[in-house]
Amino acid sequence: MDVRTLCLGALMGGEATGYEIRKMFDDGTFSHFQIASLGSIYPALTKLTQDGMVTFVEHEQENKPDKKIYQLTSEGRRTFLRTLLQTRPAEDRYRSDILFMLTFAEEMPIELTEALIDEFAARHELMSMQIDPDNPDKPAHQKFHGRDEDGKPSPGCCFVAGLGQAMCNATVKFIRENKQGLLDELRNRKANKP
Amino acid sequence: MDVRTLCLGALMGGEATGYEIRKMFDDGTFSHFQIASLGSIYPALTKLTQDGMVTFVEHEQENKPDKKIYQLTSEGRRTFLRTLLQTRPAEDRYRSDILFMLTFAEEMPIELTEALIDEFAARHELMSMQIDPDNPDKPAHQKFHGRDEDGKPSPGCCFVAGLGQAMCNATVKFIRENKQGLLDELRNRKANKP
DNA sequence: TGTGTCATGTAACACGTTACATGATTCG
DNA sequence: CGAATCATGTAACGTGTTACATGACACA
Repeated sequence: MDVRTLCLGALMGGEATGYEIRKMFDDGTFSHFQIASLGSIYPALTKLTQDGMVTFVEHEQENKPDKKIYQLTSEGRRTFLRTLLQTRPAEDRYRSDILFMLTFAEEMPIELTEALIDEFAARHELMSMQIDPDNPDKPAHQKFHGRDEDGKPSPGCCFVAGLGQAMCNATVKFIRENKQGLLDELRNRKANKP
Repeated sequence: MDVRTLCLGALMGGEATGYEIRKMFDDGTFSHFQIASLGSIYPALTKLTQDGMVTFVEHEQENKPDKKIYQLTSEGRRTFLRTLLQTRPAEDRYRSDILFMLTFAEEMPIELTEALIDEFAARHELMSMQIDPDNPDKPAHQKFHGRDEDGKPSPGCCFVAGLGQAMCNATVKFIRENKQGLLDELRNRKANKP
């Protein structure tokens, strides 16, 4: 799924600026399973405008660049929905430097191993909180997506969010239960065969 | 982490051909948290050879291209270890078309939603089995990595594998518990507001 | 005073993907 | 008989990343 499609999807939840779309992928609704950077979003929106998939209204602001608020056209909406029906989803891809590095824990100082594990856990704890679509102390910008007239998040969103939280929580739990064991074993090995 | 570093890491577990390295990322030890395709591995190995990080021995084979068995040089080993100590790990990145699509479940036929969920679950079940470093009915090529003299997988590998399994299992469990609820709610909504 | 947020945009660059080329063997 | 496995390699191509450019305001 290229950035253009992702932008269309982001706009399915209502109008937004490029900057706000990035936040949905950075902080918000899509943050745990898709990535898109500003450097790819802006060109994508330009292209989508040219193709008639989105339109924008410029809002003047003092001392800031004009805000461009983008919105799906009916053509854009149709195109996105068609894509949804026709696309064979690509394989999931997960890349984690930390896990790769931890594979070589035996070759590292134990303090580094521990730091990496803690960082991994911290990231997942944070993520788990960010994901909750009804988290009350979350900034408004994270609440854009997939809500019906009453402001309730859509069932699809809830399901995906719940799944994301389950994954994060399982990760954190595993670490809580297994970190010490790993560190102990590493210390043992170092003691026996240095 | 670029492909060159990943290849060095792969060779930390012993000698291997390019083809076998790909399998470690496809099927094997690294498959659940890193990706590398043949089209990037071969050029990386060439470059690493030029830089003195690896060497290879050519084994003739009948009716097949000669097999090049690569091995770390001591320089390559040192370089990899240094990278390990000095690299600030990049953020994890997970991309899932399926989860993105499921976000829009309300806009899809229910059969498609269900099919996507089932596929997601199936992929994670498969992954969970592939991950187990001691799975007996796993082809030998998946057993390359991170083993000590006795053939036992290294503690780092075990930890990372366990973590991967925990994530997969949590995913599968969540789906088992929540899929039907989602489908029911979607059906309800369709019945009420078509 | 420096960092972060809001806000857009461009462009060089690195990187990996995909497809192509080759070819025997094995498995269903 | 077609598909998959083993086995390497090249090259065009598309894609996204990174860094740069600009600038005000708020917060610590």
